Amino acid sequence: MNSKRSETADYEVDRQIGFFIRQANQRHVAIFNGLIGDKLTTTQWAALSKLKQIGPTSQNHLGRETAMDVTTIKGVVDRMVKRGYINTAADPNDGRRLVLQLTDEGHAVIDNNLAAAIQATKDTLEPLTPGERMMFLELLHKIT
Amino acid sequence: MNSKRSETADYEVDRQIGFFIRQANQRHVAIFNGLIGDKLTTTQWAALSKLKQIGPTSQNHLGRETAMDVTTIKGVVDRMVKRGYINTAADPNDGRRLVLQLTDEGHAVIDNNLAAAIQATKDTLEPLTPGERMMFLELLHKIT
DNA sequence: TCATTTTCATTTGTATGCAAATGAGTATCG
DNA sequence: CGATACTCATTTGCATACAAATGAAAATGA
Repeated sequence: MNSKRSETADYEVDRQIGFFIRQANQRHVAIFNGLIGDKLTTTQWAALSKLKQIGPTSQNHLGRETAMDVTTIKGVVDRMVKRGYINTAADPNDGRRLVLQLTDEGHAVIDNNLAAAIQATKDTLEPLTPGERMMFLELLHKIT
Repeated sequence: MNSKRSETADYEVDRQIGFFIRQANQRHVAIFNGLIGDKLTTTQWAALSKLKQIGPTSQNHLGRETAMDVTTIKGVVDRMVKRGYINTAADPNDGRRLVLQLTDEGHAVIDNNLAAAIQATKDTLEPLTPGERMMFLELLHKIT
């Protein structure tokens, strides 16, 4: 008996946790995109709403707060700056830092899309009962 | 009272389901990358192991089986062909189809990395008790 | 103080991930 | 049979996502 072969036979990639997580993310993103109104992506929404929550901050710090790599947050911020939602300025106290701040337009786009974002969360969890939702959130948080 | 403002104040993007799913996926991918031995990504692994499971098939079909867009699966397959893990041939019965098949090297790379892939699943679920793992899988499957 | 380390932002390169459009081949059905 | 619809693979464009390297600025500690 070749144990390697028997393991291979048992293994099904589409029953692994990674596969499910990837699919769940795909579904959530699709729901979000279908509800959001200003062609905002989930990461752009995360960056904007987090920036609103914590106030003016540096680019890398905003990235850490939103679980984005320095390269990723830079791309997101660049696009939000280009669209006029975020303003950048040099930090007078630290020559390295780029201070990010929401523009009035940035605040407005958050207000305009908050309901859709909340609905996206609801719709994503719709297949679960209220009790299951609590449990799911808790378990998901544990493996993060 | 401005209800829009109060909603905004309550909303925290890093407590939303989408944020957790994205982070969970990041963590799993990092674990997988740390264990896998041949610079294979999670999607490349999914494509290879699924191709082994279902046998020779078309590119789009493999994409559907692995939850990948036609563009995404094309990129993955192209890279696996380039590395010699997948072989392509025209389907004599259907002029549109490209029949994909694992090469000997492709079979070998699966055998060499199966243990790592299994370990990646285990490590990802490590923070949960056995009971929680069952529950988590079930809930994750429901929202997929 | 001055060398070491750390942090910040940027750039390059590679790899998903999806929308939209295209062209070629196949299936369906009136 | 022939028009229509569908499927397959491809291409383009845009948006994450991360590794690795770089240069500038700040913090640290001997």
